[in-house]
Amino acid sequence: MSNENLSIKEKVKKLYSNIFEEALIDEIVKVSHYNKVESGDFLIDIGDNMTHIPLLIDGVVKIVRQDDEGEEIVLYFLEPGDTCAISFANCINKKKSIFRGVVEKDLEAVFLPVEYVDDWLAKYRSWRYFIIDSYHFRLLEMVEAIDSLAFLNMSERLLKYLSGKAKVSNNIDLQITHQEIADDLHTSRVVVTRILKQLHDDKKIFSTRSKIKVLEFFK
DNA sequence: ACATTAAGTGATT
DNA sequence: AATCACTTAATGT
Repeated sequence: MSNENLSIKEKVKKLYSNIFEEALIDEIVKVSHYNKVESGDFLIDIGDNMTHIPLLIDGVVKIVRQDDEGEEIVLYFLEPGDTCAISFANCINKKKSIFRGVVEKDLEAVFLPVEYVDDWLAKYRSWRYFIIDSYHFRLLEMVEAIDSLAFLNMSERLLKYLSGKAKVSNNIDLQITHQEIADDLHTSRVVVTRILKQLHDDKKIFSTRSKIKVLEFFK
């Protein structure tokens, strides 16, 4: 048990020691529980109450917005070192989640009970900065998401989406179907197929059945 | 060999 | 860019 504790602490330290002071890391490790979540599982669903805040150690979480008819659109991805800053507001005000977090790549994280979040804002300067910083970063991501929808054509959106995926997974070889892409971008499979073919011909990607190699990154 | 799933395509709106 | 209807290709059993 103590052995496991140590390794978790090491893991947390590795990603967060340049942000948090030793005492805070100690406290995080003490009060959080470490967990793995398998790819495909929901970390949080729309309407769920937030009980814990995840601090990502490994893996990727896809943040999705959904309308009443179950239509979805992907907003952004969370990577190791990230947290879902939006979830802080949910915690402090005991609100329900307005997003869904789907585990995209097997997740390793420490889950911090929400009751500490508030206390630490006053207690630790580094925690305060971390929260504000996360918020700022997520805000920028949201603006980017809006920009994509408003100003980019589907071809650019697709390439941006594929680039982003390749980046968060540290792998330019993606295993994904046209249908899955269509769902994430909220368009139809036929459209994805046609644009993908263009991108393939333009040598920006190389695609075969259920696989895409990203050859050119967006911007 | 057959069934299933993924991808490609023309026509229409 | 979306939808329909259909074809073709890849893959699993």
